[in-house]
Amino acid sequence: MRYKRLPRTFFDRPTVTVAQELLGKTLVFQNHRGRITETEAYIGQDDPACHAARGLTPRTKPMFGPPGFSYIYFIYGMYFCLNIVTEEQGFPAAVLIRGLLHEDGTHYNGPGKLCRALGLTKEQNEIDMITSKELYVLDTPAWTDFDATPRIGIKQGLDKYWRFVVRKEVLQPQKNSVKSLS
DNA sequence: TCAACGATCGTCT
DNA sequence: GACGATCGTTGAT
Repeated sequence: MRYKRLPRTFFDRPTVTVAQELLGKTLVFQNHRGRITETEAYIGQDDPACHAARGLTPRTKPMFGPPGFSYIYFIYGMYFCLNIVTEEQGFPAAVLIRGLLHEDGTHYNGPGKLCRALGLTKEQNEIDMITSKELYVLDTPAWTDFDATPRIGIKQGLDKYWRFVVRKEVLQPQKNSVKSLS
C-alpha cells in the first residue's frame, strides 16, 4: 500500500479539526518517518497562548502565510519545535507536533525531543510541506481514539482544550490479542 | 542597546 | 515538585 501525501486542502481548514485528524498521519523528514501521536492547536490573534497573539513579527511570519508550511522556532536556548501552518493565508494559526511514534519503535514524547531525534532545526523553517521532497506528511489512517486536554507549558489560554493525544491503548494494540491466546 | 522571558527537558531533592 | 541550562526573540529604553 502506497500512501499519498496530504494535500494543501487538508491544512486549509479549522485548526482544531486539522490537529485532531493529524493523529495517526505519518510525518516524513529525510530518512525518518513516524506516526503523529500528540498535537496542539494555536489559533489566531485572540488566542493568548499563540505566538501570533501580539501580531506579525519576524519569527511568527510563517504562521501568517499559506497553510501546509512548516513553522519551526527555537525555544529555551536549546530546543526546536515543529508546527504546521493551518487555515487561509493571512490568518495566523498552526498545529504543534508534540508526539511521534517512530517506525523504529521509539515513541518520542515532547516537541523538543522529537525535533532533536529527527534533526529538525531552523533550517527547516517555512518549508512548503505540500511540495518538499524532504519534509511532508503521508495520509496514513487516522487514530480517532484520543483525549482533549489543556495545552502544555503555557500560562494563558488554559481554558482551551486544544491538546489532542491518542490513548495509550492505541499504541499497544497487540496486548489484548496476546492475552486472548492463553 | 538591554533585560526578561519562553508552546522544554533532564536532573536533583 | 523544584530548578538550572542556554540563547534567540521581543518589547521597552
